[in-house]
Amino acid sequence: MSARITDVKAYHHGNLRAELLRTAVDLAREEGPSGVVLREAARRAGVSHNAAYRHFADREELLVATAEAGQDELSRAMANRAARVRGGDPADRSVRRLREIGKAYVLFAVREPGLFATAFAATVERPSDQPGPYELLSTALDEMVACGTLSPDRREGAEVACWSAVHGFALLHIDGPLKDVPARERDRQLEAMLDALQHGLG
Amino acid sequence: MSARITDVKAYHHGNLRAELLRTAVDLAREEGPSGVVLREAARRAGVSHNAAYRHFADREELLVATAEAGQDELSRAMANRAARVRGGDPADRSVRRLREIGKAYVLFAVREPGLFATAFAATVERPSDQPGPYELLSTALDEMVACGTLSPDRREGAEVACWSAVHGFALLHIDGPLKDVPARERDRQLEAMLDALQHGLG
DNA sequence: TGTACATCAGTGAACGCGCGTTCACTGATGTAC
DNA sequence: TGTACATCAGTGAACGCGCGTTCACTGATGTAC
Repeated sequence: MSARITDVKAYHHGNLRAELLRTAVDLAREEGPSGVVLREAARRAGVSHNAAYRHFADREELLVATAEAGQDELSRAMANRAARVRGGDPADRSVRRLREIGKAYVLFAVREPGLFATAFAATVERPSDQPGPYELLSTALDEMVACGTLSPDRREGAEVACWSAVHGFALLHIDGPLKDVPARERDRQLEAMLDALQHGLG
Repeated sequence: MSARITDVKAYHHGNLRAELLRTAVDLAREEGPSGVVLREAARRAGVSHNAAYRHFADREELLVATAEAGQDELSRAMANRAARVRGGDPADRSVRRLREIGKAYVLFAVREPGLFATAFAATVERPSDQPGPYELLSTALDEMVACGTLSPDRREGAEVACWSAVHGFALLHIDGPLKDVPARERDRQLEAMLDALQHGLG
């Protein structure tokens, strides 16, 4: 059966699972995890709410799928930004790449707070085709060790330190006590933190 | 009117606001912010649910009060642990104090995840008598500058960097992808992160 | 010292809300013969 | 090529849940005289 998304009148939607997931992601963007409401997703897909049960066992399954989509989007943003780092000698590049990964993480969180929160709201084991945020970070750090910009004995704890820093930074600025810091100032703070981190690892 | 907490039969409770807040904090500990349910708090206080409206305008007000209580408890834990640092030369002490503050933060979050989350779930302007987490951190950093263990030009960004790191660390280990890391390993990771942070600031 | 009365602090019943979920059903589709 | 039938993908009505909140009320307390 071919997907006839435009054929609104069709009794059989043909693509309802994908459509529900899309509306659920929209809800996550707008309201965060608690906004991922099965009935509302169906409503927006133009379908009775029970139809959703043909494609998701329950609300939890929809939420997990949404979280997965959110993680994928985050990963893609990180990978894209890392890939854009070119030129300079390899050592320099490895450091810049790590920084870009961190910035992409924070930027995504700040731009899409709802989806970001949703991505971490459900436990997802990723059968995804692309590397997740953790793998991307890990790869970047390995690259740094290879280039001599990160000493091997600091390598082990580096993952958690980097991840914690950007994760906390993002959350403090989204939800938390730093949510009223203007974007410009926030960006400065981020650069300063990345400096400290880089210096701490180097 | 004196508070007769023991007089259960009394029609006038005498201390209901405090009692409701206490039960609300219990709920926060057990279930996090969404567990702070007005009806349940009243139920546990042994009182009809509308009685709560004599003391809190609505559910939100109860939640804010609960968040405040959570922040106070966190602050106290941090202050206590910092105060326990004695001996050694002042420079050394200032560094250890910062570390202890960070550890207290993470330890509290890990031991009381629900209350920790609740503390950050509502915006609270603190009329509290004691310094909040931010003030404690700030003081510790000032002390380091005074002792020469933190260079003044790194001082500005230090707050956000430290806070982000411990905050993110805590959340990744409570809710997040690192929630299954055993306590022992988690503590090692924390030490490593604090090392990196210290090195990055120094 | 007594008493009327305002005020404060509780009670119990009820409402509306939106949710997740289930039930019995119908319309559309694919396939074996 | 036609047709019976199993299967898949929707529909509409209903249930139960617990919540926050409001209403009209009652019991207890403090105070002015």
